[in-house]
Amino acid sequence: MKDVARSAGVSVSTVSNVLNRPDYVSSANRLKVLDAIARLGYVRNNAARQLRVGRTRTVGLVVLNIANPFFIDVIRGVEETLSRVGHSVILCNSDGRPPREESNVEMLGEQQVQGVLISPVDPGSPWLAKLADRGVPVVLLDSRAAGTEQCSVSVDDVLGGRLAASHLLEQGHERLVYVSGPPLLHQVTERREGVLAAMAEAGVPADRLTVIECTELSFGAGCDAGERLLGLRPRPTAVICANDLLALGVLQVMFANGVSVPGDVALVGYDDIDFAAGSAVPLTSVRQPRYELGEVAAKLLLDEVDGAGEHAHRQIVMTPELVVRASSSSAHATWSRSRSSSKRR
Amino acid sequence: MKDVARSAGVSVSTVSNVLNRPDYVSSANRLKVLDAIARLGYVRNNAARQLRVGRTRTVGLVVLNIANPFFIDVIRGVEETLSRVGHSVILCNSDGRPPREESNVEMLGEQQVQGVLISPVDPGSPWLAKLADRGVPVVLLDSRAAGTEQCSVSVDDVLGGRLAASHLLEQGHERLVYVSGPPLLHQVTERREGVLAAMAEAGVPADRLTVIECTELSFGAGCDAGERLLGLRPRPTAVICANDLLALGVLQVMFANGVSVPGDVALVGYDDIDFAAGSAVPLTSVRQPRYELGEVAAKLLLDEVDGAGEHAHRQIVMTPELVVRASSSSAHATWSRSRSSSKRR
DNA sequence: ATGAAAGCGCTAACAG
DNA sequence: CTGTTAGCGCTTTCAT
Repeated sequence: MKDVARSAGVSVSTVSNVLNRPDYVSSANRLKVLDAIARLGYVRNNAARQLRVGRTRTVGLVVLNIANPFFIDVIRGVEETLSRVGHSVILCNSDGRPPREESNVEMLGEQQVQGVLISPVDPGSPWLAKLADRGVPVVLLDSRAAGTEQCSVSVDDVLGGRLAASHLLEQGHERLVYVSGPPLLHQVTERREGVLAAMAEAGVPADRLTVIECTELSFGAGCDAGERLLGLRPRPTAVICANDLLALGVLQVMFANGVSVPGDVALVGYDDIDFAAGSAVPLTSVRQPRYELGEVAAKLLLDEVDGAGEHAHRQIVMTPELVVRASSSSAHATWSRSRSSSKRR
Repeated sequence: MKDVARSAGVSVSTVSNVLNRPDYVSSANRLKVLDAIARLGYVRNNAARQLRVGRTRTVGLVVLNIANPFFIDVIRGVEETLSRVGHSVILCNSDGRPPREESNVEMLGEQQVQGVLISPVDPGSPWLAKLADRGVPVVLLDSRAAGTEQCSVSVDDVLGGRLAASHLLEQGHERLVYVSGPPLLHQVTERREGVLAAMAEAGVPADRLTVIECTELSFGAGCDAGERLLGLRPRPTAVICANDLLALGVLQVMFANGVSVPGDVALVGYDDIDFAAGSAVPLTSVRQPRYELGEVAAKLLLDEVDGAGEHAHRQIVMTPELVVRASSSSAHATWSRSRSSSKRR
């Protein structure tokens, strides 16, 4: 900056003004400075700027699993909302592993981010509490704040599970299988609770539910679950998966083994990712407002950051929606190619 | 830091030493300091640290499209390699849009990153040149450096296209369709060149190739391409797609319209993402060493960063591999469920 | 409208 | 082994 100032024949503060408040500077000087910057290839040192100003225009976003298309849309929602107001996003992937999450959060803390959006493995982890104690706004994403002292945006997973199960029960199925993910994830367990609630409502005893647990929410894990499903006796007729990746894996294995979907087995996924509508048998799924989830969370964070003191914490719970396609219902078995509903950007 | 020092009854430099070179400090003092840090909830200000030290432990990674599973594995390769040596990664998504790429790169420059790994929209863009001029190491990812003055890691896309086309020609197909992506992307055009090369080798005239261009490499775009394919006369019998997402979209539309794959149309994708093996009809695809791509690029960058002066730029070109599955070959049409080959991490 | 100068919080000589 | 101290590059009063 000193070099630029010298080369332009002005003082450093004029250079600084050109960068930060161009209208304070005479246009003659502004031009000289801009020219010198271009000539010298000057790039502002953000560390120094931050140090001086005390805060950043950066927020951190920690997602549970970047390989899950669900989060890709959440990320989009966050990024577009924040970049519109000039904030940049540092994206981190905890990969569902608490130690990674901890180091992500720690790194973000040191970067002096304005705030953190996080889909936590465990919303009660000490590192999140510590961050909040330091006064860094934290908004929980796809997770409900325990108290009222924190913002959160989530989707009603119990309802989602109930929608899926009610649908299958209405089709006359009497035994259900729930292909679950890591029980650490409350999303996964709440969806199961929803399934049980629907069964209770329908007067179906809880022991009619078989749970198959997977160690991760991935396509590969779904394939493994599919294999295990094949071994069950009596053969289940209806399967709900904790997410679409699992469901697609299950579907693939059914397909490969000549088990007809929905003829022999009805299948319901969760998230309604793009592939769900496009798989061999279009997948019935519980749609979540993914983009909006990120968008709303980002706006909440902005409000907390800008609205100095004025901010009231809010816990927003969004509503999922069942999208019925061929995989669960003989009525849809003639493919109507209803992909239309999955449009998102 | 001053507070910590006071509270621990030592000087700030001792606190600094505890943080940076714990072995310089007597264990009595170390304990006192650590205790004070915990008590006060002190978090080191990274901006100040950076400013003082002059460099970061951070590198930037800019990918073309985070929604593409191909890049997810590349990201993993980069992150695991770098985090192993204590570097953190700032992940950016250019989304194939040059202006976004420019602002990503600019942001990384201001963050004083140690280096940048980028799968560029256009490897020759001015902002990349500017970065390199400033002395920031830049490694091209999935893109070949034009000269010898820069590191790059890419996969031979011409060869990949040739493998795909040769395979189909060997099956006796005489007309090919190439479902292309944005012509801006050299990967896409080079794969087409490979297809043409294979045709030339086989003595098939170039006008037997029909090109369908898509505006993006996505599942949705593949569906659109599928619709257009259905309208072609004569009906093509063999289709090569610029990537797997396109191919899965095409496959979905074929399926929905009762066109048998591979019976009526043979289909080949590109990337061999996990879904490829797992789709309704397992997809023949050209496998790229995705994880290794990221890994090798990260190592090249580390060498350039650490190996002060000693570093010799390298342009590494990796070799793709054709994975034949049911979608292209009647011989495989009885599903062998050969998912095994898609194992990665 | 412009310039001089005081730090932001930290690290790394250097001296003890 | 510990403390003192001089900046790192920038923004921002405060004078002019």
